Amino acid sequence: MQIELEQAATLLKLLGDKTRLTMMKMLDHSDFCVCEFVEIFKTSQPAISQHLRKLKDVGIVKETRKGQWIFYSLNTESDYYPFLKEILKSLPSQDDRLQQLEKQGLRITCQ
Amino acid sequence: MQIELEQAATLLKLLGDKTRLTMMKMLDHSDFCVCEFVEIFKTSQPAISQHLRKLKDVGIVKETRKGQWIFYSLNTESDYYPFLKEILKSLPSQDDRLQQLEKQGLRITCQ
DNA sequence: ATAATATATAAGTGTTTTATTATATAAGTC
DNA sequence: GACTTATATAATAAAACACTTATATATTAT
Repeated sequence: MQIELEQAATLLKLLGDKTRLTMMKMLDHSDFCVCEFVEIFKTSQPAISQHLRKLKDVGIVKETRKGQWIFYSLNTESDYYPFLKEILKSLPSQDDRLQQLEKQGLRITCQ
Repeated sequence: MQIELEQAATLLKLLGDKTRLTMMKMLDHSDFCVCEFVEIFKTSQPAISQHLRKLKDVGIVKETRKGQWIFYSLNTESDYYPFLKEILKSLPSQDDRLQQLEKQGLRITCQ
């Protein structure tokens, strides 16, 4: 599946940030809420929110409110999804970050 | 083949620019010299030089002087190459740009 | 209703990026 | 050697970016 070059550049620029790229790789594994990312990246909540908004603005993630939490997930409906998936495939698993979160008892699991 | 996430972010940021991404896709097809890119992108020579330098600095392109011209080509030896190739595969051919250059008689072909 | 928690938005700031102009270097031509 | 062409580098200015702090909104609990 092909993608317009200009759009591809926009997407790649978005992914060209360590925090956002890590987020995307993690979201490829499971959904996360904002506060989990805040823990993982040891940065401020607004910074995380702003990264997520950029990802949402181009449509590669979507959000779902579950009670007080808002969970983010990959938007598999996006035109970018196949391209994105291909890129994520080449990246190392970030499971260690998830495990660290679980070990600290900070993993939010609600349905 | 896997790549460190931080390095991947660095590469993706580099590719996240329309000019550089187009250059890379074109270089995947054949070598080009600086003055050809200047024609193609309708921008200044220093701007093109600076983009090429960034690509060279991370090692994904290499240069070869041929007389007065310096030709750039993909560095297939780069650790990034397989990852890069995967990305380029998803991008539309830029042959129209090359054909336009040839039609104007501005294609440089020397060996 | 009030307080606490989770998230988003707004405003401001320092940093990074990308272009431009000016200049330097290197090769080719007369 | 002087002139032209191709390319690189330096300095700088404008725009974009990614934080921060402060504040607003939404949900849940008391």
